Amino acid sequence: MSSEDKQPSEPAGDGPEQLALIRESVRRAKVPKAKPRTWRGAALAKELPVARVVVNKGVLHLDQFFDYAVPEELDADARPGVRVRVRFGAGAHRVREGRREGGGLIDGFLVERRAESDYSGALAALAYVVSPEPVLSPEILALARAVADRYAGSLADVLQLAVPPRNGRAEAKPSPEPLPPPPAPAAGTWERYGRGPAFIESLAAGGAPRAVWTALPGPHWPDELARAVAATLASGRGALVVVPDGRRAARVDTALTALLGEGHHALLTAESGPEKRYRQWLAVRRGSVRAVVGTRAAMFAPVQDLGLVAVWDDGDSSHSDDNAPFPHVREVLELRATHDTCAFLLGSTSCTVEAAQLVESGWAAPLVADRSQVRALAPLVRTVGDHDLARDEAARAARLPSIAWQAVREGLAHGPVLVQVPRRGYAPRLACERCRTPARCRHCAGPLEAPDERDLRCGWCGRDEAAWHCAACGSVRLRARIVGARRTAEELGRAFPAVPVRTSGRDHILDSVPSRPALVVSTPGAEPVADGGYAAALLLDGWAMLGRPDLRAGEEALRRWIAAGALVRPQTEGGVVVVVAEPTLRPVQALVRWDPVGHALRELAERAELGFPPVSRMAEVAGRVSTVTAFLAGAELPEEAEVLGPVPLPSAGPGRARRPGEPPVGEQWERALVRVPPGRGAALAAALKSIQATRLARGGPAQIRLRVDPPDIG
DNA sequence: AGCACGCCGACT
DNA sequence: GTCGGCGTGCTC
Repeated sequence: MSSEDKQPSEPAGDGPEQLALIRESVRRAKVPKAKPRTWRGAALAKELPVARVVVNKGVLHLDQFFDYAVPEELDADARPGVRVRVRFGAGAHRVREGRREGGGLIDGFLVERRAESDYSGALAALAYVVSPEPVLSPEILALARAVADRYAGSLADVLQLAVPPRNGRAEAKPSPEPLPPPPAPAAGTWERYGRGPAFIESLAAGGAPRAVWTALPGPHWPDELARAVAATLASGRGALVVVPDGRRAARVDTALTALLGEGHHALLTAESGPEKRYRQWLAVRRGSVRAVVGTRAAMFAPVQDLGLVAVWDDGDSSHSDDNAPFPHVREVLELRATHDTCAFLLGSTSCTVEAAQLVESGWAAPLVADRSQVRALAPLVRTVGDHDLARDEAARAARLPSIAWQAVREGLAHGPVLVQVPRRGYAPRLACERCRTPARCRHCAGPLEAPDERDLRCGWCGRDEAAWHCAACGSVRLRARIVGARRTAEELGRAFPAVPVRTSGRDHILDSVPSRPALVVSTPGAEPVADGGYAAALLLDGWAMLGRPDLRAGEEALRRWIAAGALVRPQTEGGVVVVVAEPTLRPVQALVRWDPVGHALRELAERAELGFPPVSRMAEVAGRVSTVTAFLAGAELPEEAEVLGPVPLPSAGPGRARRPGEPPVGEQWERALVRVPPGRGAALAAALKSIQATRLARGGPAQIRLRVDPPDIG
């Protein structure tokens, strides 16, 4: 070190240009605390002069910490958890005659102060501490590490999801004083569930119970979640609830405010905007607020002394993050519950296969009501095939079978009637109307799709099909396409001219409707809540929901039907649901019996037999045609790993918009699935991550998209 | 990704 | 002899 001490602290080769560049970048970062510099000649912190930093470089295969020297003037601010900027890149610290510093300034988090480094070379200095606010807690760092490993992603990628971007104004404001813990709440409507009161008592007593809760239909779930939160707060611990969207976050927020008043909880949703959101997040991080209700990104909320994590409706696709490495709320909260030994509550009116597995494996206990409660509170469900259309002319015009027509008419005498119509983009596999043979492209055998009412196009090669006829029976008719919510509303309006018709869908979501008679046409997930419950619900085009080329089609259809049915009055008050779908199908029968758990258990058994997720773990490897095979050839996969495919991936083409997760326009991609038996998921993730890292180091940009637990595996 | 280092052919 | 091609590999 002594020879290096003689070096000048600034390299001789620095011209005015270089200095201007440095000033520029400092000004842009708005924190002109310390000039970026090398550490040579500068005094170092006397205690723990080494800072361990996780560098936040976007496409970085380097998933490791880097040590930097802490200059004396940064000693006080350079605490674990703060944001820092460091020089990073080849030659960042090298100062040779006539050559200037290399490496640019990049963001990072300081994770640890140490007495010495185990790196053999000379350390570069921290350029500056962006802000003394310690944003990355040890718990969140450990969680991010676990999530990165679980999903074959890098720590930096996960941290980007976990720690929101800085906002100086929000940081400058002090957070309010924390309120003392509230008293333990009464069990309330948890009394309706066998082990409900015991669960709440356990939370209040500081316990860490884990449960999969199958919620009864009706409007009580936000209050029930609020009581679980309140009980956890009463024990002196914090709580976190993650819901799929802002509407439902608002419901839980309202319930919590009604139960505890303001000040105990923060609402973390995208709707509040960056500054407010960061202010709320900081209040949580600083321990001023002990409970959080939020959407997906809140799964990483740095709640202090976490006592409970809860997820509502885990089957909703918005619980899957759409940024690498695509973590899922349920899985992240499972990791948190395990790492922080806190309580876990997964609630839904329906039941995913994953939730059933948590119970089957003994990791969580079921939290259910008796069948008699379920029967009393669920609506009466009737099924009707889609062939027997009504004789009545008006009913035929509205495409309604007679039973459905009757149910709507009778329902309208007592209150609002919900009509659920699949979204138009929700494309099932098209099939021959007569023999049900799937409609395939005559050139490449890809599945045909109907981008609009008129045209037919291949989902693989993009060719238009002008004159389709069934290869098996010669029929020229395809099974009816989905009619969108708007046209359904028009047709129903003509069939029931005296009744107001309202629609709720993607761009125009109604939150609630009054209790007077009305037809409410909605796409799945956008159903308004009806004051006092709907008198009836009509679930149209069930075949389309069930016919999607997806492993989860059945589970997903049932989830959406149950979600709509849960808004209908109990059958003891005359509530009726009519589902237009083949009555012999398993999800339809599960709806009739209102038995989502039984359905999930049967699906789980079947997946175990077929070696499908979540019983086995799968990863998707997608990329250009030759790359996928090369990638897999280079990977040292676990012994038991099985490679399925590769098969061509649907791609965007002329006239077909690129959907998220699809290859760039004009590129033909393929994908392989890699499957491992239970217990080998971590080994698979590690193998994929390692080969991805070496390829990135050599081949530049990632030509391979990796995804553990792909959401759609056909 | 940058960027430097390194080990091979035609130029002042 | 040396300027410079871009093929590997490292970045605290």
